[in-house]
Amino acid sequence: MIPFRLPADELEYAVLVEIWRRGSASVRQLHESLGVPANLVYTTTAKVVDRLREKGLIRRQRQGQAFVYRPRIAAEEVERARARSTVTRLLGSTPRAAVATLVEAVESLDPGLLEELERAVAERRRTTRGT
Amino acid sequence: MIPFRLPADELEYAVLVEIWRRGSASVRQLHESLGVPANLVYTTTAKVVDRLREKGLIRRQRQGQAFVYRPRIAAEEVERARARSTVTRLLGSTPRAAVATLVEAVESLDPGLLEELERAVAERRRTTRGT
DNA sequence: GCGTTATTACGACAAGCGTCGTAGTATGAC
DNA sequence: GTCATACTACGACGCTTGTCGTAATAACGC
Repeated sequence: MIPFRLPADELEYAVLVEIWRRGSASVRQLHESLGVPANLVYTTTAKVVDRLREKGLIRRQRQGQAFVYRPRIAAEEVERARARSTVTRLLGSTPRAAVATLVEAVESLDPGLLEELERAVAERRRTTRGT
Repeated sequence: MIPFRLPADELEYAVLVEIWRRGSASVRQLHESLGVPANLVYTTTAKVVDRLREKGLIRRQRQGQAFVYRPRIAAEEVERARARSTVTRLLGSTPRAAVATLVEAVESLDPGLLEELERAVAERRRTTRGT
């Protein structure tokens, strides 16, 4: 029951993710996947897509009646930056203490991920051993 | 060079954190700690503090010439919610793949935290063993 | 009391995003 | 060609947050 930001729905980001996922997509498709479930009207989805284009995050190509959109930047690049900035904000000034909270959050999302997390950490530590 | 949200500076949150850290603080103090370094004018800090009060996240008490502000909710509670929503957003639809990115982000913030992270995961896994 | 100074109250503006609505344009059916 | 239908363009509004500025108010020295 925290009255926090939770920037609404981050619909814009969700749309970008969906485009990455599909490789390419029309507004119609994106609307069916994201807009409809969220009870949005078609033009809302279209507007969001258009803003992504204005920002240069996706490009488009006419295909028959409509446009087909494709990513302009790799998911990995954005995800990495996003994760970094998020984690930085999250761990902020008391990183050591906050790590536990982070892990808890992962667990609460899906307990099975703990195993995955363990693996990833081990992997990372191994790789960087000599640093 | 990602053109993303990064909601500006999240000054509002930073102020709340600072109040938690100090236990209590006047606008002046908060301004010295946060506003001045960020080149903000005094009233900017004051405004942010006031908004936190409107939201019921902090309360205040007159003390001599000025007000002293104190938290109204525990840091832990907010941090947990924050971490959860952040992790959910971050791991989103492809959690398994994204865990690695998450770990990388932690490492890039401070390599030493990997150890901490490992410890926290192990701890958590032990605790939840039977679930 | 009076004036100077610190502090607060609050209105204002910009920008980003979610959200629609309306108008224009291109397509396909006949 | 004419219509109905799909799609796009884009203006508009509400909210939130960062950011100031100005006006009001409280406090303190004398």
